[in-house]
Amino acid sequence: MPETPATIDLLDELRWRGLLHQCTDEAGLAEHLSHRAGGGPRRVYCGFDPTADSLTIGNLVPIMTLVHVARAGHEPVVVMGGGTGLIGDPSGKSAERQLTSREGIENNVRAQRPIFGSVFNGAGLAEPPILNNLDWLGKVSFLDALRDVGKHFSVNQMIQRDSVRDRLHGREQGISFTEFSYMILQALDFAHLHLTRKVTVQCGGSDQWGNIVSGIDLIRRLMVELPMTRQRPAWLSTEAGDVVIREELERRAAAFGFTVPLVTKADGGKFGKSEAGAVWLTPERTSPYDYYQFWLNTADADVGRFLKTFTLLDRGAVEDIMARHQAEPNKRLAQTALAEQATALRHGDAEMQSAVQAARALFSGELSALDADALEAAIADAPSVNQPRADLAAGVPLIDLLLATGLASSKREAREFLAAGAIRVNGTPHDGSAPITTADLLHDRLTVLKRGKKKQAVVRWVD
RNA sequence: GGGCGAGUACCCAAGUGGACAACGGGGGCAGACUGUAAAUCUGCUGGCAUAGCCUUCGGGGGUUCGAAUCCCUCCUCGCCCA
Repeated sequence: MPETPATIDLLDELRWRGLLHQCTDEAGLAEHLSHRAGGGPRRVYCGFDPTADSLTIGNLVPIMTLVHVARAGHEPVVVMGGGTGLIGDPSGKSAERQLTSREGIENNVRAQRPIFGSVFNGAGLAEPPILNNLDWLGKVSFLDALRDVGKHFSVNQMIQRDSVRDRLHGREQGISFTEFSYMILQALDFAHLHLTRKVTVQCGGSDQWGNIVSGIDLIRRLMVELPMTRQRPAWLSTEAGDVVIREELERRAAAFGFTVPLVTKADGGKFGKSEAGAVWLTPERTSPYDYYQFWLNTADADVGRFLKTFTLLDRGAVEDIMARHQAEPNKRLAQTALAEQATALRHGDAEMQSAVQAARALFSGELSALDADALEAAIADAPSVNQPRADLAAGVPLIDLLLATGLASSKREAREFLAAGAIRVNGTPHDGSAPITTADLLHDRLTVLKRGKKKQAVVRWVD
């Protein structure tokens, strides 16, 4: 029986997928999200920092969480930090950072924006609402912020937050008032969304705990404490009346938060790094082919967890894949499933298929056996460069091609690879002593270079 | 505003006038073994026309035969005082 929104328990689902780290008032949140109570859909938001013009697979964790929110019949809301990004979140940072320019933040917001919709589409869902907190934070004056918001924050509490405390203790660090104030802005975000859009739940990375709690505190102070002390109508000032009012206010001020864990690797290495650096969610920075390869290279010790976290396969499917994988780990069925699912989710089925084809052809080593069309299809996704065909007459040094394809970043490095026996031409080891000539062409127009086991590139000889 | 200290390659970090393209660690890449895994061992890790040359130690300027090292100035960060 396919799971319908009404049958998915969001918290259970997130917990099983390794997407739940901590939450505030677990029982209350479970009740709040329960469809049985007739509560209807709840709005859950997560913010994203525009610190770069793309997001990485680390950011995919909260995005997946929002996907599950939608699948469980609730309403995800994406908030881009066009305002908060101007200030800089100290959470998880060990030192003060340089401010990013306004234009830079604006550019990054613009560049990140399409990512959310495409992951949701990949999951078969509609694009969620995407807001920019500059739209409301940008309108708050400094005086208003200090009077109406700042008054609800205790510096004594603020300096207890991990993000601030760590910076106050370190002798070589310190924190500016700018970054110190960050949590106020994020709290204001939550309060604003709560009041104007009925957003009642915030999620974020585990380093966001303090910011999330600040938001919940602020909502409570604005919606319960403030009315109780200042706006209570005199005519209702009986003890019984107070209780009724307080209960009603608290019901309206219900706000929850939870965090998603930091994804780790069993070997202790940083998750989300490949030989080219971070793995990004935009094809300009990380091609679908590289994206597929990243997941395919997942270690056995991690692949089960990643299947749960980064694909939408259900429990039965994951258990089945893992059982078969453990029976024959050398077939790497789990890695293949993970790579296909994750790539299709982010880049679509077509891109995933070509990444699969490319990998199959490029790693089999039997390139010359393929006919021209099959080869073209296979390498469509691999990085390629064009080279003038005329050069072949005189022969082209292999070193130059390694440089041109980016397989080596310098001639020195290219020589190093050649000396180590790391380079293959059309699947055959090559020491670089002889230049590349027309004899090294596949189907009279292509040469496939391979560096080490994993890195490949195609040279197209053009007139 | 005043005083003190720091800024070295992807990260941490040594180096305080020549022996420095710069110790060490981490990370990364490659080789061997494997399964495009993990672990382990080995090599490499600024560039080039490679027994040589060029560019690098926050930016700029200066002293010197010679500077990452000394001086001036600017920028950034930290600590302390006001």
